[in-house]
Amino acid sequence: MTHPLFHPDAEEISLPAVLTALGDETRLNIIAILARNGERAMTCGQFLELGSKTALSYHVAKLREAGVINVRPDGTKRLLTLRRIDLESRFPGFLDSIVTSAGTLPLPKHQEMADAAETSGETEWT
Amino acid sequence: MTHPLFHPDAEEISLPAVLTALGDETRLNIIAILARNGERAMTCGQFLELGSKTALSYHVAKLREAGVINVRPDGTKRLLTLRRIDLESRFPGFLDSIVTSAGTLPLPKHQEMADAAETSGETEWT
DNA sequence: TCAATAGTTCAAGGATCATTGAACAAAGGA
DNA sequence: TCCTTTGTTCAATGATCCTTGAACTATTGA
Repeated sequence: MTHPLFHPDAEEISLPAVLTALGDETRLNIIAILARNGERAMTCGQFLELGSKTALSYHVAKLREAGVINVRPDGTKRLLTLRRIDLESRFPGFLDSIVTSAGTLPLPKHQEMADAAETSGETEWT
Repeated sequence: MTHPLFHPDAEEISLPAVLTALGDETRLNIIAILARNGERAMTCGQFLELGSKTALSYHVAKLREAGVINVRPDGTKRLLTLRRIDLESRFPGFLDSIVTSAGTLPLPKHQEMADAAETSGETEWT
C-alpha cells in the first residue's frame, strides 16, 4: 500500500456514520462474527460466505472509514479487528448491545451463487 | 385515516432496519429529542427546526416503519412516542446507549410548545 | 359553511448505495 | 523467475435515499 489505510481518530468517530455502517446486513454480520471471535484478528477471506471478494472489499472499507474496525496489512492479507476500546469510550454500551442483539445470524445468503460457483469448480467453500 | 398507520410488531423489529433508520442525522435528532422529552408525546410540528414539513413526514414514516416510534393520530396532529419497551425487549441497552451518545446534538429551540394536553410538568431544556 | 391547521402524497431530481466482472497490484513460495 | 494467494480499483448498472414544491386530505374552530 502506497497510501496507509485511513482510520478516523477515536474522537472523530461519528454516531450516525457508525449506525449507517452497521445498518447493512453484510456489515452487521461481519461485526457480529468479529466480535464472537474474541480479540483475534480475522482476514477478509474468512467472510467470503457473506459476499463476493469485491463486495467484501467494499464493505470492509465502509466499516474502516466509519471507525468500526481496524485494518492492518499483513503480507497479502488484511487483518481486521474491532475497535472495541474506541467504540466503548465514544459510545458506552453500544457495541455490546449490538453484538448481543445480532446474535441470531440470518441464513447464509448467496446459496445459489455458491451452487453456481461449485458447478464451475472455481470456489471451495470451507 | 382510511388506512391505519403500519407499525411492525415488537418481535418483527429488525436490527439492521433500526440501525438504518437511526443512521440519519435528522432522524437521530428526532429520537434524541423525543427521548429527552420523557414519556410525553410530541407532534411532527415540534420538529420543524430539523427540516421541512414534507421532509419530516418522510423521516417520521421511516422511524415508524422501522419500529422505532409509535404514531397516533389525534385530531389534525400526530402524536409521536418512542417505542421504549419494545426496543428494550428486542435490543437490551441499545436505545439507552444511543440516546446517551447522541447527547451532544443541536438542542431544539426553546419554543413555547403549549402542550396543554400534557401534564404541565417541569421541562428541563438545559 | 368557511377558513385555518397539521400533515400526507406525488413526481421530479440529484446523490449515494451495493453489486458485478475485468483488470490490477503486492507479497510469498516453488 | 513464475505462479498463487489475497485483496484493491475501476466502470457500469440498477436500486434506494433525501429533498423539494405543488396539490391534496382530514380535522378543528369560528
